[in-house]
Amino acid sequence: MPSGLFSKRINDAVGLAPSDRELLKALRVTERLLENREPLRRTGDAAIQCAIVHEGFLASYKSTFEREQILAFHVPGDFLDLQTLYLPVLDHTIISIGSSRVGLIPHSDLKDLIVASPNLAGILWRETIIEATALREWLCNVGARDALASIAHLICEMASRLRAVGLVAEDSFHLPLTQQDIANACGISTVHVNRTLQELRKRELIRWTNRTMTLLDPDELKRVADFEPDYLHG
Amino acid sequence: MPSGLFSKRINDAVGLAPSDRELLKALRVTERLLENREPLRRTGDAAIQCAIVHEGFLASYKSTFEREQILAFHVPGDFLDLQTLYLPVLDHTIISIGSSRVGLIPHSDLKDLIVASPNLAGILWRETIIEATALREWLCNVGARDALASIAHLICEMASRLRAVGLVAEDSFHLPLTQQDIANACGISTVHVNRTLQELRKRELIRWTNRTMTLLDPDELKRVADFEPDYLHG
DNA sequence: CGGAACTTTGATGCACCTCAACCCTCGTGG
DNA sequence: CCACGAGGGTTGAGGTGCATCAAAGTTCCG
Repeated sequence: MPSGLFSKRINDAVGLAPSDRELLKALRVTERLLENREPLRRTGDAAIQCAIVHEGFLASYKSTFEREQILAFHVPGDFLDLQTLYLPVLDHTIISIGSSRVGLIPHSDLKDLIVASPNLAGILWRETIIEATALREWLCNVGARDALASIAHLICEMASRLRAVGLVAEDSFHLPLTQQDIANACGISTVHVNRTLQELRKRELIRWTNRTMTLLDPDELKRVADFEPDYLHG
Repeated sequence: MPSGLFSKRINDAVGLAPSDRELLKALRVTERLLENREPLRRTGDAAIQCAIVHEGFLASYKSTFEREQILAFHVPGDFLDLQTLYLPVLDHTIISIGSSRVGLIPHSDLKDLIVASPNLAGILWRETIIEATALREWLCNVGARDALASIAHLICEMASRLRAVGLVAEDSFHLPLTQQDIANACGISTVHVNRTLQELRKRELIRWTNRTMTLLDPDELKRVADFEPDYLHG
């Protein structure tokens, strides 16, 4: 139950045997509430547990010489920190964007799970692979697209991923990011993010008020973004 | 034997049980020679095998609207395409940089291996996780560093990875990339790559002639690059 | 020896950055 | 119910890192 969204997403994507579903349900999950900008993990931490996002948004980032680069946004149903099963020391920081609720699962339980069900092990492995796939697409975003396409792409990605867990209604969804977050994600300045968002609004592609994002013209937005959702895998 | 460099690298990093070493040695590996710029995989291919780099360099890239983004360079000892065990359809293209030699291993054999040795399964899983770690660092490179730091960082990374497989002697190593490759990796233009390399040479940080890269002042190069090699894990 | 691929150079322009100010919103406390 | 402070959004002016275009030089290889 506590990992419900994760189970649902996996079941939709690749199916889930009843026995595996039971194993997932039986996991001992500790709830944790996070406030806005509260860190869940910090660079250098040695993690002993993984997390599932139950509600809200989180972001991973690395700090370089003088800029912070956001590597990924995490939404409900996402499994976090799976990499720490094999590389316990974190290479990035994870904070909450707005308040959020996560479920914590001890590494030891997950390792038992992996032994008990090779099939589930494969599913978790697959999750880490999909994460890498998203990183590759993000890399294109930052390296090969201009600001307009990059921000449009980010919006398309969030819409797709949130839709997969039922958090999009009528092309509208809650998106609590600040313009600073978008800047750190896309590798541009906040000022330029602001002006680019104005351009997206002027073209009547999006509306974004009260932290609610509405796609006014999804097809044209995808065209501007050069968005090919295959990489999300479900 | 055919997967020797891979075994060596893994053994150096996390150790390898004799039985697992035997399992690796027993894999049926088909050799394949690739010419300069010859593709090993193309976007959209459904892979039925994975590859180990025996000799030479390869690059993965994605094509976007009007630019190509290089996602990773692959060096001897690297395991390629592990992701296709779970996501057979490739989201990127892999080509040879200069001529190279790879060993091909059928998915079926690897899946048997995963069942036979959970320990080896973990090692392969760990490989895919390290790949993701490198992608995160690359993302910082493209998003948060300027051209000088970005190229310097790429050079440091290649030096570290090649050193791990014994291909660096006296801070010199073979690096068959073109300036266009560096441009596509770092998300900048070839002209600017050229001028930035001149700057690195003028500062007496590197020499790069006949495709041989020499680090003249490794410490200062790392400083310029903001290079922290932890993410390479071995 | 010829041509293709790659490197280098110069000139010009733009996308985006930085700095700085002002605005709005919203939560808090008196 | 208002004061106020902080965080976030918006705007303008000026600057720069890098792109683009074009052409010449160089290296490599058949």
